[in-house]
Amino acid sequence: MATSADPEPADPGTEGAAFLLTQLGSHAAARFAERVAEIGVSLRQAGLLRWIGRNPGRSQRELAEQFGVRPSRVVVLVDELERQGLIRRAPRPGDRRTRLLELTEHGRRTLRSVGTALRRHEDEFLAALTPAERTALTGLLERVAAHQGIGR
Amino acid sequence: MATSADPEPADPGTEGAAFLLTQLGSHAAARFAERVAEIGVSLRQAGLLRWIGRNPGRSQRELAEQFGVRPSRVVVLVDELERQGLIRRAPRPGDRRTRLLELTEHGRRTLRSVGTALRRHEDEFLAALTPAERTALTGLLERVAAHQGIGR
DNA sequence: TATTGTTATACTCTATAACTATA
DNA sequence: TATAGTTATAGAGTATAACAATA
Repeated sequence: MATSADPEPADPGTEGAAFLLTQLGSHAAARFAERVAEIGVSLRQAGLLRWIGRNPGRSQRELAEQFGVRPSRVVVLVDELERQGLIRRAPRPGDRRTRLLELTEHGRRTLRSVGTALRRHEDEFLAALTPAERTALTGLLERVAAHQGIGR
Repeated sequence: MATSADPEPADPGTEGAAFLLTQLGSHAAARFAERVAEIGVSLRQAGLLRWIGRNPGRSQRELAEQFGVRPSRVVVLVDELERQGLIRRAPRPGDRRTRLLELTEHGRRTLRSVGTALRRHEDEFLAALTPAERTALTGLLERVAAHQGIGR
């Protein structure tokens, strides 16, 4: 997940699949960031929206753990999403310390647009591969991800 | 190429290969950054060393174009490499405006260490795949990269 | 007048720690 | 005393533009 600004330029190199992966991942992120920017959100915000959409009613603390950012950082990120009217902070009944996060109607609409953008991004980025090859690639990447503990 | 700081946390999601690619690329960069940090350089510096090693005697202007960064930014990056004794700025005979970049002996040794780190990174990151599968993955990624104009 | 490199300034992103309000 | 969230401060990293030296 990158910021709304552009990701870092890729490093030249051809040593192997792991390096290629880093380069391609960087480029894929950059392209997808361009797409969601048209919707009005950054890549990071797209990720946050998605998580909140799938996990409504979680606390900021939980979001911080999930994304590996500091709680004080979450405040800034959530502030921005709230300012844009994409999410809402609701009090948790019985514990007024915590703030539960949920999408607004605008947030849900935006999230649907992000999904559409992702599908178009996928089609454009993997245009060089046939459907069968895309499936093969996905399978290989999923195994690598699982082995690295990235699976969800 | 990512910065020496950690790459961004990946965004949760499973939509397809393009998204997986972004996530895995980010993780691969993070792991490789950890490895080169032990050598004393950032991910970005590793990329710069490699380019300078392969293209000795190029100007800062050329480096800026290659990496897509501003010339004023190159000054800072090259300053740091020079301060660490990894590269040298030499005057170009006949044009005292330009500064030609070349590795020092320390820079060449460091670059070799980076190569070793990259091979170990590759082995660790793709441990889930057989050699044949790694070859298949590399082939698919290379085709995607070529189609995206990332080939070099 | 154009080009290479540099410096100066400001802005963004982030980390750290102090703080508040609740529990 | 511990926890969730917030605020304040400072540090990187970066972009922009002005600048000096040379062509």
